[in-house]
Amino acid sequence: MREIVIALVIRGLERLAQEGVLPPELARAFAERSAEFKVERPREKTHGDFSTNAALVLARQAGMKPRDLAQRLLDAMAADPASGVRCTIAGPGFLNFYLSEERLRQLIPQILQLGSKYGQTQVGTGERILVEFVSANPTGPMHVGHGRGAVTGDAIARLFAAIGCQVEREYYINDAGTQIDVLGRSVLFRYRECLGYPASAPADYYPGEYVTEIARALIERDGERWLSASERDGTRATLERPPEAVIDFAIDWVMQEIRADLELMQIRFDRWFSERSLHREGGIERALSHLSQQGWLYEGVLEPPKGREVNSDEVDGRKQLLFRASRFGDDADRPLLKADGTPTYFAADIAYHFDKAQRGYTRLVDVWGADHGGYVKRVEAALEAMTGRKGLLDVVLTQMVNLTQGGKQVRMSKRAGTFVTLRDVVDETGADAVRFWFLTRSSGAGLDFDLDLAKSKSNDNPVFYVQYAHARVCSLEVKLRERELEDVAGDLARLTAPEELDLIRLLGLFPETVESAAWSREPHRVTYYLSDLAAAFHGYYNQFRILDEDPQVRGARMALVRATGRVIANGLDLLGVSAPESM
RNA sequence: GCGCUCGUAGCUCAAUGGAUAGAGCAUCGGCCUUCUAAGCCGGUGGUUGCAGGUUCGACCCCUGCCGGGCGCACCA
Repeated sequence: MREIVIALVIRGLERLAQEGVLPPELARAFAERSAEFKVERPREKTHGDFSTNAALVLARQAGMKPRDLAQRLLDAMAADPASGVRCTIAGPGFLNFYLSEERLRQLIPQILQLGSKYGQTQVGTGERILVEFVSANPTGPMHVGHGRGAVTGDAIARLFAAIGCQVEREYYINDAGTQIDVLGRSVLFRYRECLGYPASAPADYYPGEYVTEIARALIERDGERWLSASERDGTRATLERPPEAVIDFAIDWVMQEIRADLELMQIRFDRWFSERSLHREGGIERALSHLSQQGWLYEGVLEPPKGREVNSDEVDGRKQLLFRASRFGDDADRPLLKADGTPTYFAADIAYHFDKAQRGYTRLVDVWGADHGGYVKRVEAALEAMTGRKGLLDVVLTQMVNLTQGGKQVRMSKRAGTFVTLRDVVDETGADAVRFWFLTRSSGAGLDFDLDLAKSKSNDNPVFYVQYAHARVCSLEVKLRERELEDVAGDLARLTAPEELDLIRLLGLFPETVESAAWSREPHRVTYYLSDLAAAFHGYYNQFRILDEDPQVRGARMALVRATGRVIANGLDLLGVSAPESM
């Protein structure tokens, strides 16, 4: 719908350029959405369906008063009244556009014809985007925080795809490092215990029940193979360094669980990228030597952080390999090798992002938990150092999820082993509720997830509210058949009520909502839109009898209702939520 | 102390630099003999944390305070 107005403005700009009032490049910049002025939706209804601030923004450049320029632009657009667009000058120099009722109604057959494609555009054509998300350590089950990142990343990927971008989804498996060793030790500890050779617990281990499950599975496969003689007589503590095969087994087990959890929420990845593969296949050396060639690495001593107590054993003052992150906006330079000579997590992450950068994407999106927020700058710095490009990476941080039940907070702690897993929550409330709910807030805001409310079938539950609107549409279809009413196309001109025209306007807003949600990486805009649309539909449904006696009216209202149902279904699909036909 | 982030109705939160800042919950009051009341309609409720600045125009951008969250050496 917006294209109608955009086309008009472009025509006006081109004509003013011919007349020498405005520079000629403006029209193209505007068409490409790179101009400073734009077509927007006025908040106030009396200001029309669309407005543009072009005259306000360009007045100085044109050496004219805003209202005078607005008049010139208005004349130049030569909006033909027959086109169904009326245009007026208002306020300090806005141009307001009013679509005729006839023009509005034309949207209905358009939506019905486009079907599942309505809402999709091609404005992102040419973009190749990689969305990396979840990337939870394979050291235990996913919790609800991971779930929020999973749902957010997947929705962002869907949004980009909807505006014509090429999108890939990727999961970075942190299957290296000390936490993995801890997992291995934890499994071995339980393994011995299960075999009847109790040992002292390792200094650091995961207490969760799932570790014992892994141990039992290991016994089932390998028997007592991983017990040494000294362990059998209980004289030795659990191995410091578990065998690779045991670690592999544990990682595979956990990753299988994680994949199953993601599958439960309909989340699928195009690629699973292993951190260990970087270590094994020289990826880290390659990335570091690349950085080194550019001169961004050096041997130096790190300044201790200010204003914070640092243990004396933490500060060794040794010379080490550092990356000049501070040259690219980070707060400090960052170490790349641990004291034992193995790469830091950051070094591996540099290598991973180097790999991604070399694959030719136009844009990288990483979805991280907010607790990793302090890490953003250094990765951005590394990417800029490696590619010479700023702004290739967009990091979306998701804030914590606060789980409540019956008004009480449900405490989660991985260390204490008392946490509610994502799967618990999905089993309890369903994937639709989890997905929708996790997208009801901007990702930067904390989120309360009320288990009882998410399950409830009430109007307080936004998921059901929206899904119910769709079910109502379908229910009307059923009623239409049951009563054997003639299903005529109807006369759309019979849709004259303000409620009907407003509903159409709202339907016309959908593609713009999708576009802005995608570019801003804010899926919650779609969620809000759907709640608004559902509210408008419920109101309409309550006030007007859809299955009217008059077949022309009935047909027209059914067309509007079907279009509404279609948009709700398309919107829910972008969030990965189902659109049930009955509830 | 530094960095990131958030401060908007009693609560939880929206609002691509636009015109009179919106929803839901809560609260108060209405609507079922009709297509699903799993719904709808109406009322109450605001100095957008504070102070400056940029702009024709600021919840939004910049600066400084105040307050909450997260992070801050070779943990990931």
